[in-house]
Amino acid sequence: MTALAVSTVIFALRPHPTTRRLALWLPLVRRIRAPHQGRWALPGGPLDDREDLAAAASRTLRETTRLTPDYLEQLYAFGGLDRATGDAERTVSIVYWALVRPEDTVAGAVNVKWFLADELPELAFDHAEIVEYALWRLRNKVEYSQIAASFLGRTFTIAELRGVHEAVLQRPLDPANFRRQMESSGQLVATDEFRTGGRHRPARLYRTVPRP
Amino acid sequence: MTALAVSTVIFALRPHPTTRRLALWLPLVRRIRAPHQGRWALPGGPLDDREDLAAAASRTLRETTRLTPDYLEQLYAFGGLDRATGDAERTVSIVYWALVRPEDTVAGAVNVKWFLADELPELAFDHAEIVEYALWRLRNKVEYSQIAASFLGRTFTIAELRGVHEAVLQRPLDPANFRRQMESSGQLVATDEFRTGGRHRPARLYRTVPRP
DNA sequence: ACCAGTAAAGGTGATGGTGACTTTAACAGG
DNA sequence: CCTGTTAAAGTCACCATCACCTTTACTGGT
Repeated sequence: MTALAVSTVIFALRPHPTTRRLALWLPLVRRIRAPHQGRWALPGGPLDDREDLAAAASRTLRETTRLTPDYLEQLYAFGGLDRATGDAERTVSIVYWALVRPEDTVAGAVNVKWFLADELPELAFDHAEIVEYALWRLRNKVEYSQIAASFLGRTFTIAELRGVHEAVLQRPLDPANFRRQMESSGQLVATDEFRTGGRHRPARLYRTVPRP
Repeated sequence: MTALAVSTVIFALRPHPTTRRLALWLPLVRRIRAPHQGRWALPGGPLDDREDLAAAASRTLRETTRLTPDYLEQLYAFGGLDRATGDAERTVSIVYWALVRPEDTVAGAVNVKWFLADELPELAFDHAEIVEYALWRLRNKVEYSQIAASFLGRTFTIAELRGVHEAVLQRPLDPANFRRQMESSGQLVATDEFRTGGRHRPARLYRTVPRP
């Protein structure tokens, strides 16, 4: 028999503990039974008979982080024969990836811990490869879509959006060129509000265009 | 309970019966039992316990067309609640898409018929949407990758490759610009052979670069 | 033997986007 | 009121692309 499960790679953006710069974090769940007991694994679980695949991903996400995703997309279905769980039953995992916005530092469920995306512990099963693939997809997609705004609130400055891009891509971007690209993308709408308080000219707040 | 199946959208390029220009074809299987009995559906079947997901896709492809895929990639996992098969059991389908090169017009299995991709009959389940999505992926991917060569033989002229692109994208491409793009892509290697026989200058034969 | 037709192959100039860089605007703090 | 800082706008060189043109080299017919 073949078991079917849904897992989710959940990304959030929070400051790095030492450098204080924005970095990618993701929550993992400590396995409490064999196989791979004690190892960290992606949040997930079996598919309920009465729910959608995306709903199952959203549910396990909520159960582990108490958050609702600001972006959710199917990543890949993994079904290699090396995924046997102990008693010779192979598990096919349909993996989603999600972006969440941790407004307040919510307390997740027990056995859940957030890790820096580039400082992960040893993971159970083939989850390390899955996270690598999810990171690759995130870094690709951030360059040609507007998902970066999913890490931010309803309105944001272009510099804040650039900060998200820089954290995801791990390289500095030219502020002027980034602004031009965003403004010409047609995906941003200028509001008449400004972010004041800094020792500098106030920055205009933008929001993403409503879905078409 | 939730059943698990693997289906494949199989594309081939053959001349259009009336215009004689290259067009996309795909094979469908006539369903012999309820639900959707008599309707046409994507080739597929349950997942064997001893095989990979891609192996299952490759196997059903071979069983229905007697061909081996020149390109095979996972498309998406479909698991909507509307996919119940008759007796209330929902089926999660992991769908692959494939490109094949029908060298000789092979005879497929019974109840299999090839259709023009833009003249499909009414399909079973949600297979019409799946085919639409596969077509979208094919048309996208042909523009930034070298999969078009999977429709051709080991060597081919740039004009033949352009013919594939034009058939997939359904619009004419400038021969000179297409040539330059292909030559600068680094994905093609010139051979020292030429295709002669036409009433014109012989065309150099190329092949794709070996996998890195 | 030569010419006409055809498609391969290569070249040219305008255009638009991008990257590196500069300049001006507008605030907070001393 | 000056200074530091970042926002926002502008400038310029460069490169890829597109539409178009020219040359090359073959086949088939006269």
